[in-house]
Amino acid sequence: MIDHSNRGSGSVTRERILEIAEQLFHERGYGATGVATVLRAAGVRSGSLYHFFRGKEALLLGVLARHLALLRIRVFEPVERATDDPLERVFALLQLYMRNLESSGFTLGCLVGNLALEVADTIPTARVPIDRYFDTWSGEVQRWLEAAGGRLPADADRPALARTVLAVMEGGVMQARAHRELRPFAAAVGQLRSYLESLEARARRERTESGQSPSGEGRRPDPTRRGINGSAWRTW
Amino acid sequence: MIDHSNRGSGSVTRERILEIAEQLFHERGYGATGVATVLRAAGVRSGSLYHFFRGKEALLLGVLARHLALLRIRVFEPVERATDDPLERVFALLQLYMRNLESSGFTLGCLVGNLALEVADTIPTARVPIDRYFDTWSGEVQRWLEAAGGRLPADADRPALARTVLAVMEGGVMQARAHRELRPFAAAVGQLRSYLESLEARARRERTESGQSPSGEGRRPDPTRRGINGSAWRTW
Amino acid sequence: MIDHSNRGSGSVTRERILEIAEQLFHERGYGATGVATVLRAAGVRSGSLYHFFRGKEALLLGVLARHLALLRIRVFEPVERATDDPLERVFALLQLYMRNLESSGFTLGCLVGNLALEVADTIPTARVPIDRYFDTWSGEVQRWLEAAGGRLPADADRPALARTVLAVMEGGVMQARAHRELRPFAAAVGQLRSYLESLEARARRERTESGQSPSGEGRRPDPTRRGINGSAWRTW
Amino acid sequence: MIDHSNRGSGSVTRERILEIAEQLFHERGYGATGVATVLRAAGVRSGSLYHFFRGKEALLLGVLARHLALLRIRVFEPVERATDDPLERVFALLQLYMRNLESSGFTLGCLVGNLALEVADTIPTARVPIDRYFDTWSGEVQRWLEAAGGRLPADADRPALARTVLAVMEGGVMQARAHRELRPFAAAVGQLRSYLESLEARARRERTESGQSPSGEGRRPDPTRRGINGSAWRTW
DNA sequence: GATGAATGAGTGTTCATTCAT
DNA sequence: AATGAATGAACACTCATTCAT
Repeated sequence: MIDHSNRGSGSVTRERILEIAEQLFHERGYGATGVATVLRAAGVRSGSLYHFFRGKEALLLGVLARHLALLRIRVFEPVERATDDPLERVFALLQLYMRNLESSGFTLGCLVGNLALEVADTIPTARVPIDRYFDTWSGEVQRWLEAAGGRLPADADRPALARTVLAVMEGGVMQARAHRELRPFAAAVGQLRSYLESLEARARRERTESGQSPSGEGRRPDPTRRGINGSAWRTW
Repeated sequence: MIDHSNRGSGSVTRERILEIAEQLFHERGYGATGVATVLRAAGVRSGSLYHFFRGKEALLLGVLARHLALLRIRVFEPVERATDDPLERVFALLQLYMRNLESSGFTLGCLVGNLALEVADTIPTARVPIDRYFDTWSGEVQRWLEAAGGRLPADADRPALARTVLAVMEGGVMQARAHRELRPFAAAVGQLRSYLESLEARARRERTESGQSPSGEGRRPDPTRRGINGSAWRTW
Repeated sequence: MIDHSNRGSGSVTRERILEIAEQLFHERGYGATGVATVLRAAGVRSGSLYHFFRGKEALLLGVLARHLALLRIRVFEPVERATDDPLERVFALLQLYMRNLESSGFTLGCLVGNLALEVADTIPTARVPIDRYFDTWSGEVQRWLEAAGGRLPADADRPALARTVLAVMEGGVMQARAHRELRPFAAAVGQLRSYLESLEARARRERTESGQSPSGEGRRPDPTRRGINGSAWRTW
Repeated sequence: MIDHSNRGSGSVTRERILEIAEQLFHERGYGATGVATVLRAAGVRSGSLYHFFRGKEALLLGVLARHLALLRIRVFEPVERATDDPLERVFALLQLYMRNLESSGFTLGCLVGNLALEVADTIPTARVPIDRYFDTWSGEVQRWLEAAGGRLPADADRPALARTVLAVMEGGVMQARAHRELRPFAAAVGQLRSYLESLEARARRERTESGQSPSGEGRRPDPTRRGINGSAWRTW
């Protein structure tokens, strides 16, 4: 049975507002996007917006929640469909950001990255979903790294490596947007590849020396860490 | 003889406005900082500000110019005084950003990074000094990497490596600010160290194999690239 | 049934703003009237004004539109009630302006005349309603002149005469306001009367010579010219 | 002996300021012309302007005084050189205004007319030179009409006629500027010509009836009225 | 659920003017 | 005579939000 009502958080209007607001916040930033602009773009009157959201901050939180909820569908699933090699997925992910930058004329980088710098201090409530977004993002990368198993050295710090991938992405996006030029981003990605290759080389050497066979599960992820959104698993 | 005049761009008032504006833009961002706030904090009346700056955008450009002019004095010289080892300087630099984050309660990251994301699209004139800031920053790091000479493999792409250091810094700062927590930043820095060490190890291996002696100038920087602000040297 | 809604352009607040703005623009001019002054006088907050009008220019256009819409009711209908003689109506009209000048201490001349000189060049969109106002004004006078029929010579250029009446009014108002003195205006009106009398005398002579009877429709208005606001009828 | 000093009202700087201010007030109006604009256009710093003029109002008075002083040289002398016929001079004068309108794209009408409507009420001190300007202007026309002598009827009110010429000019300029079109102005001028011709025709008839000879001094100007700028001669 | 008029503090900026040098 | 920094009130306008309907 389908719920045809517009009750609660499932309203069509609410969804349209969120969609438009996400787009505008991404393009122009939170502060630079007036509520009136969202209203106009969504074809909605102010009363409607304030029916669904207590205020602009609540709208931001709604946008962030939706953005997080769509992260897998929009970002990680396409990347995982692109390649099965866990390590190649890292670079497919970074390439996705590069393509989005280029196709948007270097305007659309990472919404959450922008917001992290813009509102982290002034809207404390926004820090929670931003945090969680970064955790989830690097958590997904971490899963890939763990899936690479013995291809990486046993002592390679996968959570830290995942955080590095995130940093390279955000730092690369920032430079690319400033220069309107993909190369500084690509340069950092190239170094990251070089680093991962050196890790793979070392893992191979170590495997050869100890006479091990290359197992896909050489270093099994700790099952207590699997909950993506819990705080316990955060290892950094 | 001291110049007692306040002529030209050296006016005391102008300087005070720039200093205050830099601080406020850093703390709150450009858009979120009202001209009135700058005025109040600087103890200046609006007419004075507009005497020195055509408008808020011109003030931003003034702040960026000053920020760039002070980059060496504020950032690179202290780091170079801290250690003579060119590769250690990279980590001293990153540690400086970490210390600044921590001592400011995770509010003060990188002014230019913030502005790159906030105004790069909407204030095109600002992109020029932002560009140049990133070029200069990574250019200084590149000089260190070149000074490391044979400690890094001959085929290591020093400009790309420098861009990576910048990306790690900006991406690390972003995560640290979002989490109010240094660890994700530190994790990325740790991986960078691991990468540089692996490069050093390979350089040692290659030297040993070919019977070379470890020369500090194994790979001399191309003299045609030395001008920091020229465009010819940009290699990415 | 009364319409209790405030929808559309008929809002009470909107009307009050227009009324007050018209008065202030008339007394002080457009540029010299601050939006804040209109706000204060109308007892309205700025947001309300900008809810109804895109900006000060749009307010001006609203005032002009209203002023044009009220032209017949305020000016021509009272004059037509004052006398049935079509030529006397011309002088009753001019006398209305003289009375208004005197009773306002020579401050209230012709709003549209003021605006024509003040904003015609700088606010191009305002020229349209100003144009139309002058067209309508002289068009109404022209209708009177045509109604005078054979009392004026057949070859008398009624549109040109109507434009002359408008010129005498505006030029007379200007001098009267400068001198705070009705006499220069009255002098010009006196000469206009002398001119019209000379035209009537000639018409009588021509009728006598040709043995015609004084018909009220000696020169019938061209029916294709009747639409006041069309452009086809403009003959100048 | 020539005074080479720049003292008093004869300063080169002062003159340049007046020239520029006159031009700007003419093009944009008094209120719409900022002091800063005058300063910039004149290449002068604010201190200099305030050295010569107590404030913006004093600058306006200076402009008006200069404008009045140049009236004969700029307007009446060229017209008088154009034709010797006193009545034709009236139309040459009006044509001068038409030409100026057209060649300036209908922006430059009559500076004093503009100011009469803009500042007559708000800057009382300006009314004096505006008054005098109108008096002088119509006084010069009146002299021509008097010079026409018996070509006009003895009982024709020459001062009133001169005031009418001024009214037709100002009213014509106003309509022409509003319409960006010379024709409404030309129409009024055409009617004025028709009126003067009817007066000339009557004068001829009356001369013929009384057997007089056409004397150039048929109605001598009252010598007590000759002082152009005195108030005694004003007859209206 | 939705409307749109209303609020009033806030925005960046320009204004004419002053005055020490 | 001239400079240019400084003043502060005023400018037109936008903001996020409220609320009776």
